[in-house]
Amino acid sequence: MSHTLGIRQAQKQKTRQALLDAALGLLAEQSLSSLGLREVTRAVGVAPTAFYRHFRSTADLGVALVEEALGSLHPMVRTTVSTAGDSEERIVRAVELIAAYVAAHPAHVRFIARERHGGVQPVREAIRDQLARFAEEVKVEIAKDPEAAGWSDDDLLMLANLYVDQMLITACLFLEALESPDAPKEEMEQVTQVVTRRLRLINVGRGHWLD
Amino acid sequence: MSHTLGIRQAQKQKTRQALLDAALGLLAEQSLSSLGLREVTRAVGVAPTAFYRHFRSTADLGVALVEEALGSLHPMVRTTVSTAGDSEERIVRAVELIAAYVAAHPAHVRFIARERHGGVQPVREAIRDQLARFAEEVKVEIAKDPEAAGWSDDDLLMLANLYVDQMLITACLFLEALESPDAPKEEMEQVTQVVTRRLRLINVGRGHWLD
DNA sequence: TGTACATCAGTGAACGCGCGTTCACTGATGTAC
DNA sequence: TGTACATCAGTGAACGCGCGTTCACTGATGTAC
Repeated sequence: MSHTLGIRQAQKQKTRQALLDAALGLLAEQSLSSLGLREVTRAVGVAPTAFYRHFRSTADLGVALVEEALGSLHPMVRTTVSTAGDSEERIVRAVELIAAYVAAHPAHVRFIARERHGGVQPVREAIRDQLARFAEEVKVEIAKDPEAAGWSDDDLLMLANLYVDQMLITACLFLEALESPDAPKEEMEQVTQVVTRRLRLINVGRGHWLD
Repeated sequence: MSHTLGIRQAQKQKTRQALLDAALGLLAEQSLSSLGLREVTRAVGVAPTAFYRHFRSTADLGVALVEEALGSLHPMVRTTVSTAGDSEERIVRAVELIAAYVAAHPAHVRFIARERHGGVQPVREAIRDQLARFAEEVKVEIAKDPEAAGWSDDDLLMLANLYVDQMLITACLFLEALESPDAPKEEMEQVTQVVTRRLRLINVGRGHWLD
């Protein structure tokens, strides 16, 4: 039988998660560097001092949010890139996956987009590290593809980074579409069209790279 | 003879510019949404209330900074994209131009990168509008190229947006390299290599798009 | 040119407010016997 | 199972501080005659 947490630890985790959730909500309309510790505890309904039982600072909480937003995405990215099928099928699947993730976790996506170049250094670094991991993983997967024969390691990493950047740009575009006041459905569809063609163009370049 | 500003107006402009410069400096280490009006006036050496003679709020100042950072760039972008020479020459010239701009105005570049998805809506919108203008201008220029024969308007805009996004990503990479603690020169060179190959790959795709 | 009045960029005091952090505390949960 | 002590997540009062905004002001610059 699996180990059950004590009542105390379980309650602590619950409060910690409540703080993370509340912070993510508040970050919809501001940056981490202006997020106040008291705002977060007020939103959760605990005393300001309780915050210190879980995080040293809001920057520390931000780093935890990076892990929450991107940590679980690695297996998904790996399988999507390495999945069978021709490149057109893979593009469609990747774009669908990104659209689904943005729809399911819009606040996490906004947080990453906002803080990637935001005003809090440890958070920027945490995001940079995660994205570098994605690029490395994508590189490993595309290296296995027969199309990658003759490619230098540098070129593989260059292409992997290009894919990762497109992934992020795509997520941002879907997020903007999702928040469109009038017709999010139509805008989502339009973004799907555009980013699919972008990836197609990149893949055409990939196919003729060694010509 | 050209119209000279009165002493009063000239002094006002000087103070306004000092506020913009001070704000840009302070924004090196924080986001606009946490920038205080008093911080800015303190840095300039004027009373906090003087701020209101120039801007309604820090968000208002942010919008002015967007114009300052991107407004003068439109002619440069147009000429770079439309300039004569084969695509390899144009890539090299574009990358050089971006590197030079980042070296000359690092604070402006960081500001745009940070606030593009930052916590202040009017500033996000101002940046989005400027980038849309760039994309439209790039589209017009690449449409003139003989290579663009047979391209749909949608595809031209898709490619233009891809270029604009790459321009921004490139600027961010140069900025990171510039701020590298150990060897900025070498890192700048490495970024040049990588982004040049990225653009080459995109151009290979562009060349075979209608195959 | 000189004078009298208008304009307005910048001042400085004052305000109420929410901030991050400290500290000693409480009382439920955990543990040792 | 029951008892006695230890742990520690969350409390609540208190602190000094910087914030944005208001207001009536000053004095150099601008303008009309």
